[in-house]
Amino acid sequence: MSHTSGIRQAQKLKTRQALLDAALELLEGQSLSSLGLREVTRAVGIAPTAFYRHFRSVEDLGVALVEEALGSLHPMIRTTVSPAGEGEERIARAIELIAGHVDAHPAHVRFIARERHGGVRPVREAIQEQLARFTAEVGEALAGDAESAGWSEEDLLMLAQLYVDQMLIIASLFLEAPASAPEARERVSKVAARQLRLIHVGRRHWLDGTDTAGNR
Amino acid sequence: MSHTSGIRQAQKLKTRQALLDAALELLEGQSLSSLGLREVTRAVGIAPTAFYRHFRSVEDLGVALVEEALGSLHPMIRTTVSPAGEGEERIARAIELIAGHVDAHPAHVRFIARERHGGVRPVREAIQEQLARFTAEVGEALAGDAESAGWSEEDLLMLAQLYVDQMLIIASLFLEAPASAPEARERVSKVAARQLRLIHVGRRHWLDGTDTAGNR
DNA sequence: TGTACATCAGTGAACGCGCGTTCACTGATGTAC
DNA sequence: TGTACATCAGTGAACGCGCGTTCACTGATGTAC
Repeated sequence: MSHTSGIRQAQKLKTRQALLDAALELLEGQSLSSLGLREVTRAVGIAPTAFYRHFRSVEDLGVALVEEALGSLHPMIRTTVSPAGEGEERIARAIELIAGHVDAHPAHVRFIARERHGGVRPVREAIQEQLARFTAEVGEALAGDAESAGWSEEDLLMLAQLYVDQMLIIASLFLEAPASAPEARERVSKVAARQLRLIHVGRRHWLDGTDTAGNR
Repeated sequence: MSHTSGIRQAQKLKTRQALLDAALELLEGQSLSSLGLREVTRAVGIAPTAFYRHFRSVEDLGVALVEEALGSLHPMIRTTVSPAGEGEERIARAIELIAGHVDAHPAHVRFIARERHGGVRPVREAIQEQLARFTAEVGEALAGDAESAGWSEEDLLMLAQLYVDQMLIIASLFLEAPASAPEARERVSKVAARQLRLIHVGRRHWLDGTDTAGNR
C-alpha cells in the first residue's frame, strides 16, 4: 500500500526533487539528450543505481521536468492575459510579469525553450501538449474580453496562439538579457512592448473591413 | 599553397559535404549535443580519425551546418517579404513559399529550430547572428515599402523581428504537418494566414492614433 | 508496548560497450626541374 | 615527358574513460499481531 506521508515516503520525494533540481541546473549548459544519468546522480550525491527508484530513464525525468516547468508558467500566462486595465498599461504589466517570471525561474524557461524543439520526442510532445492547453486557456480568457465581441472561435484561437508564441519569444529574449545588464533588458522590454502593441492594434481593427482587408 | 581545383581538393570537398549531409540526416532524430563524431564518420564510411581533416569537433561541424542551412533560408526570406502584389495575395504567397522551403529542406529547417535554443553555444550564437542579419535585411526591405511611410527605424526593426520570428514559427508548424497529411497542412496554412493578416492589419493602423492607442 | 516479519530506497561491484583522441603509417596527388 | 621529392586525405591500432544497466545486498522504516 502506498502512503502519502511517512518518513520513508518523505525522504523518497526529497531525493526525487533533488534529482529534478540537479538535472535542471545541469541543463542550463546542455540539452537533455546529452544529459547523463550518472551525471545527475553524481550531482545529487547518490549511487547511479538509485536513479531507477525514481525514473525509468533520463527521458522520463525530462517529462517530469516539463510538468514542473510549465506548472510554474501556468499562473503567469493566466495573469498576463487577464483582462484588467487599459491597453497600453496591460502591455507594460504583461512584460513585467514575463520578466519577473524569467528572473524567478530562469532554468525552467530555458529548459522549455531548449526542449520545445529538442531531440527527445516524449519531452517535445509533453511540451507541445501543455502549450496547446495554454493556448486553449488563453483563447477562453480572450473570449471573455469585450474587445473580442464578434470574433469567431477560430480567430480567437489563432490570436491565442500568437500571444502564447510571443510570450515564449519574449521570455527567451529576457533570458539572454540577464538582470545584470539593465540596458539590454530595457531594450528587450521596448521591442516586446512595440510588438504586443502592434498585435493589439491588429486586434482592434480585425473586424474593421473584413471584405476589403488589404485595400487602403 | 592551396588550390581551388585539382583531384585532391575536389575529393576533400566531397568528403566534407558527405560529413555535413550525414550529420544533418542523423540530426533529424537527435540534437547536436548528443551527436557523436564516430556516428557521423560511420554513416559516411570513413575512419573516425579522418573527421579531423575537415572539422576540429562536432561543434565546429555544427557551425558549418548553420551557414549551409541559413544560406538556403536566405533567398526564401527575401522573396517572402519582397513587396509585390496586394496584401491578401502576398500573405498566401509567403505561406506557400515557406511550405515549399520546408518541403525542400526539412532537415535544415529542423536543425535551425532545434539548435536555435539548443545546448551548443557556438552553434546557438551562429544562428542568432544570422537571424539578426536576416532581421536587418527584412527591415531594409520593409523600409522600401509604401506602407512603411512615416515609420521610425526602431518600429521597422521591431516589425522585421516579428516577421522573422513568425516565419520560423510557421516553418516549424509545417515541419510537424508532413506533406502526407494534407488536412494538417491546410490547417497550418489557415492559422498562419490569419496571424500574418492580423499583423498586417496592425501594421496598416500602426500610425492611426499613436497618442490615443489603446482607447476605442 | 514489544516482537517478528515485510518492504523498499539506496549501495557498490561488475559488465560490456562506444566514445574522442593520439600516433605513426600509406599511397595517391601535386610540384619542381 | 620523365623523375625525384613533398604534400596530405584517409587508415587502423591503441589508449583510457565514462557510460547505462544488472544484480545481490543492507538496513532503516512500516505493518501485523
